[in-house]
Amino acid sequence: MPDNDPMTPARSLSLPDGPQLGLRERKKIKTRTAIRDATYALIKEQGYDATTIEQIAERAEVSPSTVFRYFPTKEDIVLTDEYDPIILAELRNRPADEPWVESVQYVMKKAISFGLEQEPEITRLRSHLLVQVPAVRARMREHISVTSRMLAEAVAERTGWDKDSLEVRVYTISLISGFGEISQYWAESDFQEDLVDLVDRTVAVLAHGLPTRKP
Amino acid sequence: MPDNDPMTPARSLSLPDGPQLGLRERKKIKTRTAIRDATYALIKEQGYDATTIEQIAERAEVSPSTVFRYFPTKEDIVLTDEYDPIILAELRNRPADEPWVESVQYVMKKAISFGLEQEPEITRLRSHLLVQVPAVRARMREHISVTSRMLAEAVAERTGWDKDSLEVRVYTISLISGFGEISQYWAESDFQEDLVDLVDRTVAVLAHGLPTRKP
DNA sequence: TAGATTTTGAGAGCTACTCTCATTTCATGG
DNA sequence: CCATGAAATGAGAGTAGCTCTCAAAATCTA
Repeated sequence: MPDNDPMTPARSLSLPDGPQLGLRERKKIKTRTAIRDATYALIKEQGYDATTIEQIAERAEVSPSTVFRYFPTKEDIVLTDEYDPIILAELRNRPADEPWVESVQYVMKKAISFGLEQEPEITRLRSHLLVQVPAVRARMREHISVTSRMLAEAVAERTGWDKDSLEVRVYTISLISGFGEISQYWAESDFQEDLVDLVDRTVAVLAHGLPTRKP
Repeated sequence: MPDNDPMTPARSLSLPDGPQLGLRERKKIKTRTAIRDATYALIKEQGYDATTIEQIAERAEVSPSTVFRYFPTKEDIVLTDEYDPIILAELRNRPADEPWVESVQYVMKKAISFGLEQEPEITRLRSHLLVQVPAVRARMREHISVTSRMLAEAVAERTGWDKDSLEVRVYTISLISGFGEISQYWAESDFQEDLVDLVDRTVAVLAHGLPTRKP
């Protein structure tokens, strides 16, 4: 396994990678990031479709079997990161009387800024793949749906609705789906616009609908 | 190719299957429905995953190549139907001053009732697969996204917004995604609830948000 | 250091999907 | 009604993602 790239950003800010991990655990983390780094590098060189699991395994210096042990699908290598639980925790920590849309707005902004600062290239590459590769898009939507169900639980807790009720489900999925467009829109406009701005504009629409006249 | 099942419902109501089609075209339609019917039958017998393209081809009495010529993916065999353009046409024919949500509401209700009357079993099977099979779900979401973009065009036409603007995209995707939950919810509640009712409840949430107190 | 447990590699196997090319089937104009 | 062109089909080889199994290697524990 190649040495960990010393230039990878400090993911330490709020991540529980304490130093008291056994050798086994540390190796697993290394393997994981080796696979991911190899994948990103190869995709940059040759594109997503041209990059095979075999190539990824070879560059990461593991066997193909191992790649599949760490990531269930090729798309997951690109999409999975370790921030999701953090993001969710942040969401739950928002004040109980804050409107949902604003809670999500706050957390989204924070997550986006964090991603942009820590791994700007990867953030862009991901958005780009989202637009280009249908399979990646599909996986991301599944992810959105899962997030929606988690949000539904949080909403249910506070409102007294059943988390499995149609109403809550419709509410959360429409919310989250709206946010999901941001990343795609951003990539399609060639990363020109300010991501945080886009969040605000999205929230405006989600909260109040389409303004009748374009400003 | 086996004879067309004489029990298949009359799809004639508003479909342009006029009798002046050449033999070639008629055969293509036959093949298409043969593949679809074979697929549905096999899935009922053995489930989605256990059903292979080879089996489908065999039962439909065509070659596997032909199956792929008619449907790009296995999921498409299950999801594609010929109603989509009709639905869209209906949507465009709605009065120009009707609110979007109501237009969609009307069309959704009509489409759902139609599907339920004409092909109740298939309608259920589809919803069921949507819940059970991730790949089918993924394909359906891609479909939702496409629908959202079409709706975006219609919205843009009437409002003066750019159809590619973030605002319009967020608005339409959140709308359509909300409706997308209906089918899943219906299947998960074992087809107990009235589909048309579900549409109304969905529209209520989409139009006015979650009521603060559950009624 | 010995033994239990976990992780890995090697390899076989399945299936969705693609591509190519020869053959068959339909359409059409004389 | 038949000859010519066009379209649809079948056969087959090939690719790649993904699963499963089993034995070897690495790590942990005592």
